[in-house]
Amino acid sequence: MDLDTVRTFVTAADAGRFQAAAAELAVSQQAVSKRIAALERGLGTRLFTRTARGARLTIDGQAFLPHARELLRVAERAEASVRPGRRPLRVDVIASRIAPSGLMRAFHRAHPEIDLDVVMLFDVGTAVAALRSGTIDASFRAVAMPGRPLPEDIESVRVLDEPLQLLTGPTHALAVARSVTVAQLAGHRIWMPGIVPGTEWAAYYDDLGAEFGLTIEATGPNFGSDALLDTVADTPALATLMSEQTRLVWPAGHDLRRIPVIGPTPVYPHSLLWHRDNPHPALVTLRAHLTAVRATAADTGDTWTPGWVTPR
Amino acid sequence: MDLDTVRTFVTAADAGRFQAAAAELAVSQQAVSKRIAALERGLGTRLFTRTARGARLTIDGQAFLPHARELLRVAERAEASVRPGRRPLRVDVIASRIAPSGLMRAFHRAHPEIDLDVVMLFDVGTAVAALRSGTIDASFRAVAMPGRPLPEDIESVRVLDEPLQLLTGPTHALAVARSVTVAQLAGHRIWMPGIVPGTEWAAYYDDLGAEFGLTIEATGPNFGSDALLDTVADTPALATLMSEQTRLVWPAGHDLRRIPVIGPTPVYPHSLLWHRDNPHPALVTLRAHLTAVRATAADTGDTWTPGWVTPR
DNA sequence: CTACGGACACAACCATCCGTTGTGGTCTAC
DNA sequence: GTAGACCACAACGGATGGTTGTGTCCGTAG
Repeated sequence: MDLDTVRTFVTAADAGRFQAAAAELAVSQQAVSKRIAALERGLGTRLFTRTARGARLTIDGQAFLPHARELLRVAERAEASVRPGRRPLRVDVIASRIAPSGLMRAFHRAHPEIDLDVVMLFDVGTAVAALRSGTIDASFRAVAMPGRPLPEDIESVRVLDEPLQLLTGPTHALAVARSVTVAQLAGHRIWMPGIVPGTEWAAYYDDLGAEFGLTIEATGPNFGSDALLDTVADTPALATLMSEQTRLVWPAGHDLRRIPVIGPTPVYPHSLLWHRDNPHPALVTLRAHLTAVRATAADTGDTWTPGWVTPR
Repeated sequence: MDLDTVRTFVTAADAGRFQAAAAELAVSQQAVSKRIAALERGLGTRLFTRTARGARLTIDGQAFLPHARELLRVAERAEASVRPGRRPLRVDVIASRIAPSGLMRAFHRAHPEIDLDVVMLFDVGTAVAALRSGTIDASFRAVAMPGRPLPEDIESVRVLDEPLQLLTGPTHALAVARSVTVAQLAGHRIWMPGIVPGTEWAAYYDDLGAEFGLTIEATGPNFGSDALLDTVADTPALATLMSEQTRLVWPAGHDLRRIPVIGPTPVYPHSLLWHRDNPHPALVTLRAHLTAVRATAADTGDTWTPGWVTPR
């Protein structure tokens, strides 16, 4: 199926006559006839009844028409998503299963009229470069990497502190605890697959491990959260850290435990980054939305972040 | 933009390598390379960064990918809408701005998992023929035309009585009434454009006019509800009948009046029609839904329908 | 009844597009 | 350094799609 053909179908359906559709599309009447015939051949159905006064939709044609319109709308949005100038607001999130992704979903619910695109970049350095080149409009990141301050033309505001919880299988030594302190985690293996070395995310866990003497393994390939949960559930000596807001597809029968970490609670500090001169109108709306959400969030008290993190 | 090209893009993005995508699509690696290059040329953006270990998405490519997937989903639904066997439930409604259309919207809200297509056929005769041929699965119609009983293989159930109101401009003689009786309408011109002679809809208004001595003009072309409202608002001697449930785009400054009609209230009797042997699984759900809605609707009391209408 | 005009389909021709095979360049791993 | 993996470029052939010219059907005017 070709989109030009679909467009021809919609035009012909609206005009009611192939000739008029041909004029509108600036092609010959015979071309319209051939396109419609090809579409009908491809679908295996007759879409128009041809009469001497024009062409009327068959019942199949009527059923197909709204889908055809939708197809053209989606195609238009797809093209717009990469069109320079007036394209949708493009936001970088660190991963799909942690808080910024949820913030963007909430923003979309609050402002469904704003077109959004979400991408996932490698690290804060890549994000800053993309912000400066105008390839993205905003980025949720922990700023900044140790020893690497943000450039002057990049602005940022802390938008969310995401508390981490311990996730264990039922046979883990800490599985029965109502809560654990960070100090209690020392000596226990904590497995964080999917954390790519060299990113600010890895720097966070490096700092967390160093400060409290934890054994955090960021190695190994990431086979997805299913594989992670399977392994954690089956391995008594293994646990992982996870946002308390993460909504997982909870596997049945694994009996996993989520245990709050206290004294202090490690929180992952998400900031919104944007370029000082970015003119995208929706960026203002996004910043206002996040500020409003931030104001309503209660302070969680005794928390920990790395020393290189910009204070709130 | 061509859907095969989009499909190639999605396959290549998922595979991460053009060769693997080519194998999956059963074409040569060079064909994939050319298709992607053509897509990039058409969009004016680079979608992949080519490396010796494969091809990774650029930021533009990441932004485009979900739109591309959506495009393929919509295309699949579009094809399914005319595929014989296992196609969406196809329902005929009499017009988009009266009650059955609202019933279908409510059904869609209650069962979003059921794929629906809505068409509008000429009259109950056409609908019955389409039901018997399997082209549609259900039809909202007033059954039956006078003297023309439904065939034995078509079943029906009364699902909704739609009360009619009088719609007038501010200078109409009845504009200030809180309600009017049908008898009071005698002698006033009532204009119903868009009612096609020969349909069961026209038969309803013929009967209504004959029984109460009304002057109902079903003539003239239908230029849409905007034109109807404009004319009614500006013409003191003209009124029209309209469902009380109709949600109009209410023109500003026209000061139109909706006046209930009583003693008795004319109601338009909508029934659901379907073929006795139709095996579509969603048809059962639709009938159950309508029966449930029907049970919760209060009886409106003193109403009128033509004598040829199947009793409730 | 006939002639005309409007509207769509079919046929032939031609340009362009698309896919294939063959080849080259580049990066990585050993 | 060399082999392997991967993608791009070039050349060729078939298919696709557009145009012009023509045919057929139908409704209408005279």
